[in-house]
Amino acid sequence: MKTGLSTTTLADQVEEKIIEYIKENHLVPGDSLPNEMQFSEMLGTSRNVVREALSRLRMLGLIQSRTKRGIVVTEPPLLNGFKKVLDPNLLSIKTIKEMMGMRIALEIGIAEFLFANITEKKIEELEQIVSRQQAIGINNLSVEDEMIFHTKIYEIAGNDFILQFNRIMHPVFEFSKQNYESYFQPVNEKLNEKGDIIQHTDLLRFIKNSDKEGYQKAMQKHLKPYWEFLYNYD
Amino acid sequence: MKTGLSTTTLADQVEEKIIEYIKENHLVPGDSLPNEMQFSEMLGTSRNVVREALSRLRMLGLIQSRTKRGIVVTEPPLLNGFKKVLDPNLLSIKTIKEMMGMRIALEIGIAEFLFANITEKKIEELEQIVSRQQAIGINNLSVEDEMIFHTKIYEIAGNDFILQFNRIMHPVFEFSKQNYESYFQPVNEKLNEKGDIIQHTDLLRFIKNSDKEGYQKAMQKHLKPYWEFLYNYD
DNA sequence: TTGTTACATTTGTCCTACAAATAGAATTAA
DNA sequence: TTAATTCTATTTGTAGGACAAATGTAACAA
Repeated sequence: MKTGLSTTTLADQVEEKIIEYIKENHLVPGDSLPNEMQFSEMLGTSRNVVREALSRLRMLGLIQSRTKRGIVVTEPPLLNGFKKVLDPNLLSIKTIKEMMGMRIALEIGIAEFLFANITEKKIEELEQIVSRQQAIGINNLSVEDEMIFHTKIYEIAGNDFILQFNRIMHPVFEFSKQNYESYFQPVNEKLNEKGDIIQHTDLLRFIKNSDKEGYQKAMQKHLKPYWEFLYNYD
Repeated sequence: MKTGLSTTTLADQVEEKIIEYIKENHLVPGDSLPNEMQFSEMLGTSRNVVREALSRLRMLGLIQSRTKRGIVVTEPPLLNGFKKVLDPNLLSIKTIKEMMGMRIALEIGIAEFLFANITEKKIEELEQIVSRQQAIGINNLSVEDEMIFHTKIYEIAGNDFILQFNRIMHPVFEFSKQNYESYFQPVNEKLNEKGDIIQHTDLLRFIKNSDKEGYQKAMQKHLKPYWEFLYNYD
């Protein structure tokens, strides 16, 4: 099969075929695949092409290869590819806004799980985080401090996937705050003047009072700058 | 550089190096990269290895290659990799539960945007969808019908990323409902007995009444079976 | 039975060669 | 001079062969 160049390359097709092979044969993590030469013969392409396709699947975590043992299917870490691709420099404004929307939706929606899982012990841990941050003062809060609180919330909610997802998205928000500082600055100041700023200590109060709706409203306000950016920038 | 086998292969390293190259040189979509031979010489590896690495990035959508023109950076579709990896057969129960949690959080959190963007026209469109489904009867609702309503909600919320994300996750829920039918069946029956089932028509009522909190509570109930599975299965 | 050695298989890497596409230069036509 | 055409050099896509390194397996020894 010595075809020329085209929009879809042989590697693309072989990648697709291998994924099909896994699905059709109902292979699950631990099962082994044909080796490179066998695929090469099965699909009528060079070993090179097969290797390119396998290399992609290996990167995604769908398979692992080991000498002599061959290729085995593995349970993939779902966000491998997402992480590699999420370079703020490469994202359009539209995409950045959508990520902020995702963040807002998740922070509010996760409250369902937060309030279902909350315990005295967790409240204490949150209190420690908050009091440390109160001591620092709101204006001196580093991006890490901001992150620590919210990460703790996700942790309590008990969903590793969402936690991981947020970790990956986080650099985008950091980048945005810096890159669009001239926008965020006045927005924050205006909110400050109106005394409309919700801090972590406020959020914690709602948690202690078991007031889920209150918490969700407060979180909405806490993330107001993002919301403003999303709807009003440009 | 003719080294032996190792946990991290040359292709892994070269992939990393190329990503570094893009970041360090602040390349943005449209900018072009060195060609395969140049990378090969820069990094001291064979063209084969470079091609494997490039093939991965091409799959993610980070770059595009064209004869003679070489390689250019592109804005990647963020969920390319995620989509390829999300085969329900390969997922552990833990992961499936986490996806359900993600779904619940998003459906509730997205209400913020739904109620911010809702218009008369959109309400009408929702009404058409719902009345068609009422005619069919709740017990004859296909999975597509279920999907159509929720997709419309996401569409109104106006976040393409979340919309796409849900499209990708959807097969997991389909798979689960079938695969764990023996669990979902009695749960649904119990909810039915208690008359505690929330249908799309109920959700729409809250939208018409501009009752966001009511909608969120109702959505929580609407997704109750997933919630039950998440917390009580196994 | 257990430990060691040798062998065969499979992945990882390198190299060379050529086909196909095409950007850009050279050439020709208007 | 400008526009259309042809040529050429470059670059990606694909093939196939070679060898190194790792390692499961079988043969062998204690």
